[in-house]
Amino acid sequence: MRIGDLALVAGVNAQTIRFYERRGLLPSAAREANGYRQYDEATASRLGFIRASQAAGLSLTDISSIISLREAGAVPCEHVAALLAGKLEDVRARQRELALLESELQHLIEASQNLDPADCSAGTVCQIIPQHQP
Amino acid sequence: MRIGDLALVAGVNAQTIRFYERRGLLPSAAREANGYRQYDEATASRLGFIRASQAAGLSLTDISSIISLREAGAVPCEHVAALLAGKLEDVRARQRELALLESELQHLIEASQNLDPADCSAGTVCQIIPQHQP
DNA sequence: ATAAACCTTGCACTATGGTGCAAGGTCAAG
DNA sequence: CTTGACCTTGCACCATAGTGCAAGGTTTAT
Repeated sequence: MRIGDLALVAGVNAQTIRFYERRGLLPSAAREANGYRQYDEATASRLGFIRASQAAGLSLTDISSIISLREAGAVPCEHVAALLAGKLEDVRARQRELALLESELQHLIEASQNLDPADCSAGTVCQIIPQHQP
Repeated sequence: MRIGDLALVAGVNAQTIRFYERRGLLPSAAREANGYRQYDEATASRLGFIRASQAAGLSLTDISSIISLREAGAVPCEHVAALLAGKLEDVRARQRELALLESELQHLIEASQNLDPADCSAGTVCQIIPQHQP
């Protein structure tokens, strides 16, 4: 299996595969006599792992740390569980931020409907967005 | 008022002020005889506007578009209202994504507690993160 | 024989919002 | 007259996850 075939079956760009190799997410590929990379099913499976991990919110750095543990002979379960727990906290923190922002945007939009554009012509840029401590 | 003073009162880095000038968020500053930038209250106020807009989720590009309308002599109210409405949609879309991700993470974490690390030693990297179509 | 389709490498670039640094100019105090 | 604190410009760099391109080598098909 050459890089183009793997890209096709995994649904990624061939460049992305080389990029993952450079990042250490994929092992250095075996080479044909002409220097072309050669892949087997295991690499396709690992690409699937990478995509699944990304879908779970893990960064390439996170994924790389899991793979490194694995390649060092360790069982990464605890590490993965800790990463996932951390992500869950991140997600919840982000949800709280977005809830605040949503409320702020709602208020701004609501207030903007009661503003007279004529009042906007002062020295400021736009009266819809209030400057709290200018 | 020189750039360092403005940076102090606005609570930003002096480099950031130059960056905003390059980006067109601040007008080209007047210069003293020695070439130093000189600022007045209006610039401090505009920096306040930029910060308030960022807090409302607007990007520098969005903010730049508002300021450009203003400097072209237009009243940007409608444009701002449209930007805010768009951001509100973005925020809600992101909230839906995060809700899905939160649920996914909860399931993964829960499931991971019932897994035996010994089973993890197969050919895959980690059994906690399932590959749906490998 | 030659063109199309693949592969190789390395480097640059995308968006976002800045930050840091180097080399040099200016200004006030000691 | 030198030190320190400012200021100027331009360029490079941070994270993130790739994408694009150029210049060259190989293979496959016509």
